[in-house]
Amino acid sequence: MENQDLGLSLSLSFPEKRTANPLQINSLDSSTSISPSPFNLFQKNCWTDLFPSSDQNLEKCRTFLKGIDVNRVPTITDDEEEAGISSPNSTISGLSGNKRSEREINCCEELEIIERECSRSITDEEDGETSRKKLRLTKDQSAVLEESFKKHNTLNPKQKKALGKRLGLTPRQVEVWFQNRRARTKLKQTEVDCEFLKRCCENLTEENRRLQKEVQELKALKLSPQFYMQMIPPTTLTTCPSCERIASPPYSSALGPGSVDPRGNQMILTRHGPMPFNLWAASPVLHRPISALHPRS
DNA sequence: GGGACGCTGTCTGTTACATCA
DNA sequence: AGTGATGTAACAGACAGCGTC
Repeated sequence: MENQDLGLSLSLSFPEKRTANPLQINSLDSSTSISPSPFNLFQKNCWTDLFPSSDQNLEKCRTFLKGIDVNRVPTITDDEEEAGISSPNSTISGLSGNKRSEREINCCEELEIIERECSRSITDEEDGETSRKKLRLTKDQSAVLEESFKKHNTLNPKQKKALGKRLGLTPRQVEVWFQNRRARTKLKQTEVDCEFLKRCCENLTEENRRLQKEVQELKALKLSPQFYMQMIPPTTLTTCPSCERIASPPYSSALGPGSVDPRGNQMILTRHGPMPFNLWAASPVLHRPISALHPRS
């Protein structure tokens, strides 16, 4: 399987050298090699940067070369790519738009036709079937792309070209990879955001359910005559901030400890500075169990 | 100054293919 | 071996920003 892909990749790029050992290609003269070419990597330091271990190089070379150049147009140079193909819309709008000069359109059309013809003829030659082969980036290529994506999630044309050259890809392929990578990143982030919002929603629903229940309990208590009997008018209630005991209204202090209010309820006295206490104020009691609202017994 | 136009790069949705379970 | 699911390279169209006229 891998060998098949290897052969295919090489044959697509360099049909005339299909049977050649790919590892012999480093002997190719750079001046005659097609640029950008993965084989140029053998002549550049970046190749050793990518695959420093010589023992692993053999296999890595195979896997590296396996995935590259599937869609490459052998006759197109860097400059031509820069001029006409590296930008997605430079090709697309050039072909579909009606405002570019005829010369440019013809140029782009020619390039595209050449590309398709090459791809077609090679593919046909390869398997006699239809369908262009889809490029699969190698792990090493992906790693390098990921690395540069971490640094910059967009690239300028020069960076695309340089990275493409380094990896044996066209600037257009680098560009497409970055586009897709940005899309994947955004999708992931959207999923994370969705999950977060979902949890927020669940929490709020639960909180709402709890509050509704509390409201029901409060309503039930409000209707209870016994509760009314124990109630002290809120305006007369005070509580001690330190011990949180409910204090008596001013007049009750005069009655002394253990006094009974006019309704016959036991009064709790405090000498600390009283603070207003509103039983119906929502915030202090919201997160307490309903039993906390009951007067001490 | 500002509107029309063209170019370029990016985003977004889709398609087609490769791979895996 | 066939098949559906999944991942992803590549494509197509829309749009925004910018420069020029």
